[in-house]
Amino acid sequence: MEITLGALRGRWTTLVVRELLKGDRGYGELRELLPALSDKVLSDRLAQLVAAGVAERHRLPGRPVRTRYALTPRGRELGPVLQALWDWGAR
Amino acid sequence: MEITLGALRGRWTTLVVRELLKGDRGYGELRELLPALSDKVLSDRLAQLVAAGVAERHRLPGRPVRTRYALTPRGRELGPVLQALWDWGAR
DNA sequence: CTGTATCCTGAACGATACTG
DNA sequence: CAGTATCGTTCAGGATACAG
Repeated sequence: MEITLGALRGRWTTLVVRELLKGDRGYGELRELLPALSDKVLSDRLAQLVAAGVAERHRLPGRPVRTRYALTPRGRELGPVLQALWDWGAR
Repeated sequence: MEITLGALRGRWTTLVVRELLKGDRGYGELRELLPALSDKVLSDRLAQLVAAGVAERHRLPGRPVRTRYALTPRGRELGPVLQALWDWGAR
């Protein structure tokens, strides 16, 4: 339980995961989808999710540099967890 | 989702809820069951849970003063949520 | 384009002492 | 017994500037 809360810790984290549950995203896409997050917080969150084994970072070849973020299988298993959080809050 | 995370926000909060899921408790009982929490943090968490509609405080008559904390029906519905958090972390 | 580095501020935490 | 008051410290968050 503490492990899960550690992985989801911090403001905005669940929103980032929610976006990635819909499909993989580039850094700029996430920035547009989540305008409330400063660059620092966004990259902090992405690094945290990668470190937790929830997401993966893929750098595409060529210039300018492009990056894609995608959930790992483990990360996709957070779907039901976020759903449980959503359900309790919605009632 | 943010609502749920708001109700569970803060270190130790889920541990307090977990204790109350097992049954109602007095303040001193909680203090013994959760020795890592200072008085301040424990009473902060209890007040937070009461404010969120998750727990109720009942003062028993007589001296010395005794208090019981119990989950509300809404609070008991957090059981599956905490279970989902537990399950993900355990795998 | 995709970040990192810095700095600042407010909130959370933790320990201790004290009260009805 | 059941808290509240106070205080110092630590930490997360936000803004901005800058770099590969």
